[in-house]
Amino acid sequence: MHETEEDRADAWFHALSDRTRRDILRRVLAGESSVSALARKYDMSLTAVQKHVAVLERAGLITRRRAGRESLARGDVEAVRSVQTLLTELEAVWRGRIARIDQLLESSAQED
Amino acid sequence: MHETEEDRADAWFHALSDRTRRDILRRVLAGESSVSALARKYDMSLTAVQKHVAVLERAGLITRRRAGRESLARGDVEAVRSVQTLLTELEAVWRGRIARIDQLLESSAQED
DNA sequence: ACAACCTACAACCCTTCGGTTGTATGTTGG
DNA sequence: CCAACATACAACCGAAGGGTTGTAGGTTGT
Repeated sequence: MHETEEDRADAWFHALSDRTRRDILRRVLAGESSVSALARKYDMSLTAVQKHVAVLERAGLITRRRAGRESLARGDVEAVRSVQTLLTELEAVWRGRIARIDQLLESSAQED
Repeated sequence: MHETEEDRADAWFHALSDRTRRDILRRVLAGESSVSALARKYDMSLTAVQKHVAVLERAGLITRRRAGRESLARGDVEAVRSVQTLLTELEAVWRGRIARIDQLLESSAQED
């Protein structure tokens, strides 16, 4: 079902709920960067940054490619747009003009 | 500072990172609803739903008004738009056309 | 008046999160 | 070759999350 879609949304918003991760995302949207280069910019261990990058990657907000000994991360702007789209759908619910409103609202409950 | 702005973003994304809360938000965007009416739609205790509503309220995504014995929640579409705006700024970083890019990227670190 | 209803909140439980240190492995440049 | 560097990952820790039950107080309708 679209159970998966909710999972994706969980991952997206959770990934974005940490300011360090948002900052990392900004940086790798502006330009590819290695994990250790990123780590140098924050007052925390390399491992901590590694974990943040992993969370962003699992959420699909960034991608990584191997380049020799370093792992280069790049922001995925399409994923960011998907999150925006999700919010736009919320807005559409408000405006009362979404066709899928039943599915959206019936997703995890019954009317009364 | 805009430390506060990061705090707001933390609260927004954290509030949105739970599917029950997103569902509640959809419902109260579609129309005002009491907490107990919401609670009837989910397979969890009233207290759990109360907490979810409280999280959404603290994040500024919904507002509440008292009507006799019930507390009516309503979604704040302006707040949803603010979250979208934040994502649009991320997109703008990617496109390299945001003027405030320095502030955005210098927010919690130094260049190297 | 009073039973049914709605909300509020404390206390507790288990899991997840964000961080740490420590160890291991692969890569590079001189 | 080998030292410096980049990544990976396990193990641990305290704090925060999401859920529960239990108790209590305001509202409402008959």
